[in-house]
Amino acid sequence: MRVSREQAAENRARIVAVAATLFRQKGFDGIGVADIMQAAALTHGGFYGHFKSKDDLAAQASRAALATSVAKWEEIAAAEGDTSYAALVASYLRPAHRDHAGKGCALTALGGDAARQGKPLRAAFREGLTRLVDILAAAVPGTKAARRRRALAAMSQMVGAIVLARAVDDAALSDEILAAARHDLLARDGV
Amino acid sequence: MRVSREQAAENRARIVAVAATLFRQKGFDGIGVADIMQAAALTHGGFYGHFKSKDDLAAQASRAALATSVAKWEEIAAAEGDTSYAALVASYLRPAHRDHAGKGCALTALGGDAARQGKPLRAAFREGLTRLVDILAAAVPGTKAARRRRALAAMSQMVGAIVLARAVDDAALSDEILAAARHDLLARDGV
DNA sequence: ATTATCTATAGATCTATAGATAATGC
DNA sequence: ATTATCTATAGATCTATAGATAATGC
Repeated sequence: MRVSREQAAENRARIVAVAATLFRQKGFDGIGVADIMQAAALTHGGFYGHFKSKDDLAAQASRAALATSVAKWEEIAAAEGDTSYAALVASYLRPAHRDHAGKGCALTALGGDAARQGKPLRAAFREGLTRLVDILAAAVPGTKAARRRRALAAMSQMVGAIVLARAVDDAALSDEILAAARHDLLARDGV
Repeated sequence: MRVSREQAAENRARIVAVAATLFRQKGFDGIGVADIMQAAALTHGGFYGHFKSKDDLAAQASRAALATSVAKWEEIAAAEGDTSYAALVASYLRPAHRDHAGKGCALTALGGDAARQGKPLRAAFREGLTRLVDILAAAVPGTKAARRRRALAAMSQMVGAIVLARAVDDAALSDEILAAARHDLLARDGV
């Protein structure tokens, strides 16, 4: 049964949103097109009317997930003013972020997978990272070059902490990793 | 054709070594049992005489990869003495490490994937991380608690930097991430 | 006799496509 | 008439197993 042009656009957006969550939960190779379409309440065959391939969807879903993170960071930065840096760090290194990969930052959930993917997907990661780093750079003190460097280093630290906190099979160690990274990031001179 | 008990043990070790490289390059879901066995110059069917399942091999290959990293760090720490911390950071954040995931640290190459795997594999990650952090903690100054915290934070930063440097499709940005993390880790007070 | 490896295949799953269907929008 | 979606399936790939083969080691 055919649907309206408007409904079709809505269906397409739903596929991207559902895929963005499922890819972050299970990895690009951990979920198939049929399961994504089922989660979006559509049939498998309809997929190829919306996307050129699974890789195409993976790139678009990554872009969508990262855009959500950027929007969230912009909101935090706008609301917090002088304490933006501390607020961003605390928000990122929260145990709830570690425990809900499907709704969290794609840099941590799919960063390792992205290294093995094609150029369009990695371009989406580059753009998302660049925008997040720009927000972080605006929230730390120092010269322009120092802020940029500090933002890249802090972003690396946050991503690594969540990756490791998710990888280990020990709740106490996992919490300790997050606490250590939080302490380290917030105890620095001049922030 | 049957081989000697000694040769069989050698074959088994070769499967683990080959798998440790291929998993780090392609992810746990990115390479199959048949391809691993072919790379080890054995037939597909022989696999199940050595391992209970693909997951079983994945856990053992992860353990083997991390043990190699621990041995390398012990070597660096023993050779460098007072400058161990700087030597470990410089070694880890080298562009060559980013460019050769198959022979590099499993925490970065498979950390994201590990979060989606079973308990035995994540136990291997916990043990590998714990041993690397112990080596790093011995190389930084401060009280016991401060050293432990600093080691966990530094490890997170190094892992995140390599993950991000591999995920982006821009060589200049990738180099910049590594340089920023190196600078940040080496410019800290008291190290 | 035991057993490490090999050949062959079952059964499941995955991406992608072909052709049918039915409602929209000119 | 166009087109968004559905049904059905081709063709490839994946994990795991069954049974045969042939060399080791008691």
